[in-house]
Amino acid sequence: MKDQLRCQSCGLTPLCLPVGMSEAETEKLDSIVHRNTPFHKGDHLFRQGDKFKGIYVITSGSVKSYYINKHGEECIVGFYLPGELIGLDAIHNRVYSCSVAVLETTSACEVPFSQLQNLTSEIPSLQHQLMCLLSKEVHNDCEMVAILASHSAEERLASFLLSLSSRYKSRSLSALEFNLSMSRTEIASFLGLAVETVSRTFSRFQEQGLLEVNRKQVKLLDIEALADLGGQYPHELNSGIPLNG
Amino acid sequence: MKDQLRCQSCGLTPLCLPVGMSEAETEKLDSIVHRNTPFHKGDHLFRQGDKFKGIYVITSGSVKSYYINKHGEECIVGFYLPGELIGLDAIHNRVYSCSVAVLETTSACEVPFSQLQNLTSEIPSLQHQLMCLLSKEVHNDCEMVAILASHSAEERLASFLLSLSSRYKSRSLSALEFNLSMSRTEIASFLGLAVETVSRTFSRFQEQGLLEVNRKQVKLLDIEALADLGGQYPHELNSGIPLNG
DNA sequence: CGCACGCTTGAACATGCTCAAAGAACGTGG
DNA sequence: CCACGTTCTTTGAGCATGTTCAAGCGTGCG
Repeated sequence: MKDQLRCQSCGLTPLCLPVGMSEAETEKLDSIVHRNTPFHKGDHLFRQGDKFKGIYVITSGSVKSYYINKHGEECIVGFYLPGELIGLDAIHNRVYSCSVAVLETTSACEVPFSQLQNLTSEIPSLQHQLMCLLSKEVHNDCEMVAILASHSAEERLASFLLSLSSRYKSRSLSALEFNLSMSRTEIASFLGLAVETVSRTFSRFQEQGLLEVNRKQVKLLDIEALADLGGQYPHELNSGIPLNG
Repeated sequence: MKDQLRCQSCGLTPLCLPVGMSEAETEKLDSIVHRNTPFHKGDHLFRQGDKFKGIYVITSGSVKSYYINKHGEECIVGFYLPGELIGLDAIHNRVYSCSVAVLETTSACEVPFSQLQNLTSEIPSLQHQLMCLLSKEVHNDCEMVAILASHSAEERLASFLLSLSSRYKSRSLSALEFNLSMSRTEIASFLGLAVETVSRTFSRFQEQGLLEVNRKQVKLLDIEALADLGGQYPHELNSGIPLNG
């Protein structure tokens, strides 16, 4: 295992499980983590119905979580960026309820749950942090519910972009300029809109000078105006508006 | 404290925190629980922005969780029935992000979080169950996201009714006939629809013989057909389709 | 009894969807 | 390295679903 691939030297530590843990404790956690070779676009971390093995943490790249509805359509439930935990919803019934596929070349840590659970009894701050991350996930999901219940396409897309923005920001990346790793179709599925509506809304935002968009490349020009359209849910003051972390 | 108001004799135990705990452990948990006098319609358990004190469990009645958007409108994020935990999203940042108001006369247990956290280090099954309940909440919220992203009003209302149905069922109440404690306006806000659309959709369902509805009283006649309209998200096999538990 | 509120229903309008087509980027294979 | 086909994105036009505005009705409460 290479040096940069250890919890102790990982830049995502402040967002991840080791928060509040001593070096020795972090070492213990590190020893149970599996680090697979990078996944490529289209690869799956796991599939809907698979037996729950553990939690995944994205370290680079991004993934989508989706299920197939009875019409055979792919319904996207969330996107995950580096530092975000995947599979938390499978703890209680020991089965992954969604499939998770990779959107671009992506690395992830796999944390076997039974071993993680053993560690939590030894390491109180690990237990605490795991609970905090679960709680945060609940918070983010509630926010997403609020976004989707707000009707207009503009509101939804604006909230989506602001969410990405703040999530990039909390990872020390640019909050104003970033690449969308997901297609228009995937954004549409996630936001409950038609592809054409997403595309048109992007164009309208650009005409209004709210942003510049060129395929995957997005540059937010007027965060204020976007925030006026979207994000009304009471989110945390400092960590922005993650929406499905 | 009256006898029926103890965890040891509470009928909701199989859904609540004491799952898997010994009698002695349950007793410990019971000793930290506050049981307030019943709340009445319009009362608040807490308000958006209040400092996080603890988790609430509804024991009878029902409540809504909502926030006020910048247009001054009430946006409903969830409804909670007996046995469901409230405030889980506030663990990580120690502030309630929504207000919770009572829809009808309601009793609730208040579990102070700092004391609960102390107990979790002593009682492994409490820690495990708390994590399971958090995980379940994440699962339910993801399901709600899926419901709201699915476009049509019929799908949303059908999913909503099926959710209530399965939640009543898991509480040993009738899955087919129940009272809506929330108004049409509140259902509309939750589902991201206009009141009129909710009302019309109820009427259409009734015309189609899917259900009988008379103000708050609902009787589901054709669960199959309703399920064909709604609930496509991969939910647990046995516990039905809770949507915001 | 009367008023207010919540629910229902109707009609016109608007937003977003569907269908259709064309242009731009990407990957493959020659 | 270029040609080609495929896929993704954008844009347009007509249509459908749901919203808005308005009015009427039933229920419950003072």
